[in-house]
Amino acid sequence: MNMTRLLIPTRKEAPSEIESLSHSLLVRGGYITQLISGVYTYLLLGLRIKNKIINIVREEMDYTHANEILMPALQPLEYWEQSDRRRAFGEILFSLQDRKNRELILGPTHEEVVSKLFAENVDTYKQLPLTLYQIQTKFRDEARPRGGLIRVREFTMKDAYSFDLTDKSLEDSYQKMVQAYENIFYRCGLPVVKIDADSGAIGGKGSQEFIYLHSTGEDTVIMCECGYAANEEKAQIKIETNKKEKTIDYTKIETKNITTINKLSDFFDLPKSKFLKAVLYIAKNEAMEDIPIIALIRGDLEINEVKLTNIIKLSGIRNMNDDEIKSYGMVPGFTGPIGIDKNIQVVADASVVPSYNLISGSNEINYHYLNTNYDKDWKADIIGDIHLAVDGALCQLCGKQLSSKKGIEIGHVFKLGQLYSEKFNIKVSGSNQDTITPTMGCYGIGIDRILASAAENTLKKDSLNWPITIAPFHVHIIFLGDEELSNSAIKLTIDTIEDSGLEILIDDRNETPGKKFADADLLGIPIRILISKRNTANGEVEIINRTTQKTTFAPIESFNDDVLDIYSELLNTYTV
RNA sequence: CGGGGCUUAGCUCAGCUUGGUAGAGUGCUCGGUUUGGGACCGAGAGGCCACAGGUUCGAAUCCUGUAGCCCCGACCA
Repeated sequence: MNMTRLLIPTRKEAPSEIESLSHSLLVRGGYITQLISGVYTYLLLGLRIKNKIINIVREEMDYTHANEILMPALQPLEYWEQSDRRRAFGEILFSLQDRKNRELILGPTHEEVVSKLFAENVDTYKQLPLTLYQIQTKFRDEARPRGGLIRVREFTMKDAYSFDLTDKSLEDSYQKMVQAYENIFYRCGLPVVKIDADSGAIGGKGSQEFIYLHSTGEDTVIMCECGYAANEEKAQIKIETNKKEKTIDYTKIETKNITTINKLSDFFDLPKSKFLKAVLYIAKNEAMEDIPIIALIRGDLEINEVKLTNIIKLSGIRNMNDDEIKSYGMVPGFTGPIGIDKNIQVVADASVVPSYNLISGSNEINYHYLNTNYDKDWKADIIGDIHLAVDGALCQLCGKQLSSKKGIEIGHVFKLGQLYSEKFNIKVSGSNQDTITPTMGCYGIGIDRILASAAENTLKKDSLNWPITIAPFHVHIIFLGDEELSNSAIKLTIDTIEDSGLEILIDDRNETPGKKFADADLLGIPIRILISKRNTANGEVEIINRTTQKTTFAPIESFNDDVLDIYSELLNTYTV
């Protein structure tokens, strides 16, 4: 294709509000352009990349015998009431009414629709296992879109749903998807780590995320040399228990204006692990009533609010403000579990149960208690793991120090179990005249996030460098003078390359070399050919493999051979 | 949803403090000279100064409100 016929609006400068380098280069290269917050137009280059990613995803999905379908973006709100997810998604749901005032939503995901679809069309065990997938536009009214294509409100997702008769069979379906995902990311040239994840609002009983590690990511991953990796919400750590001591009766001690664990630790000259930290929250029950919560944890640890939310089985958790704390008869800075209002639900981290003679707040201003002990002095309604895994914590598996890294979630796989099967009354006939409720899995890939991550992964200052498998074109031919444009021997060779199936972008514009080079760097096409007097005078053209940075010269009549060699060499790198 | 910032030419920005004819660079058009890393000379087109209201003889500029966009946090299948 000739650049004079294409809309590729490259720019010297990106809009000032853009922060991330990859986003800036995607805008400057004329790949995408923003319409409104979190909603982007894909121009020719961006769309070509996106379509290539989609093709790779489709090939790998089809290889697992998943069925491609296409469900509508418009969905009836009733389905979401039936699954009880209307509340869980809340304002994320884009909603609208049709002319008959029927409530509709723009689908943020498709568990409901696919469950109905399955319930109405599959009747017998003989049709299982079955996996359905689609590549489709999702809508989520995010509170805060950010980072270019990383968090957007309208995006393309590959979502797959598996239906199996048994847990063992689900495990097979799940592993097939995991393998397909690894193939997809490999072919897209994107290094990912697979981590244990919290299953969040989708629900279910097991899930993993595929993360592209990068500092601009929104997710925090906890990793160990031994291979253990999980997201921050899910990560389990090994906690050294305090040394066993003889328990002593607690006594009050004055601690004037000493309100934080750090100050207490200095004041008493004791490690933070000798204190009991109390954090107060308000959560909502199903009737949307406020439930007060006190969470207790050892002073050296932090509370993981996701784990806390899961364990108390309530939603909408938030910190109590000072007035609320006072209304429950407590004092900010001096809170503790002893003698508190009976309506407060007490949740204790496992770390405080075998800890001895901890110093805790007394719920009286300027006083703490020395030597408080679990069971003897106070009890919890719920005990469990509610601590946060932080950088430097110890790995539960091997005991080495964990490190924390930021990353972008580009794929997520879940074992849903029978959650939706039950809600949508999905049943199939079994082989023994019985009825079986299938077990489900769901699997998502963010297509746009692959594109953004691939850009991030290969960018250099003012240039992108696409892997050959997803590059918008394979070959970029740059004419530096217009005399060569009409050279028939060159034309013939270019035609030969095109006939071999390679996609060629020809810069036939009347621009200065500097501008052409700068644009070419932004376009990041893997094989670049320069044609100018300087080379054609020797009967040659110049070929640059942008991955290896190697430059070669080849005859005008036969440079197609060299180009094809580089192409196959590059392609090999991304073949599974 | 809390906190902060921004909004003037297609793009990047100045002008606002101290009210008085709308500016630069870049991009675009035309002519010429150039042509291996965002060239040069000349001529042009291009504006509801986000929107609404107010103060004033007069508002891009001062005041009020609204909206849009970005960032931090909360939230995030």
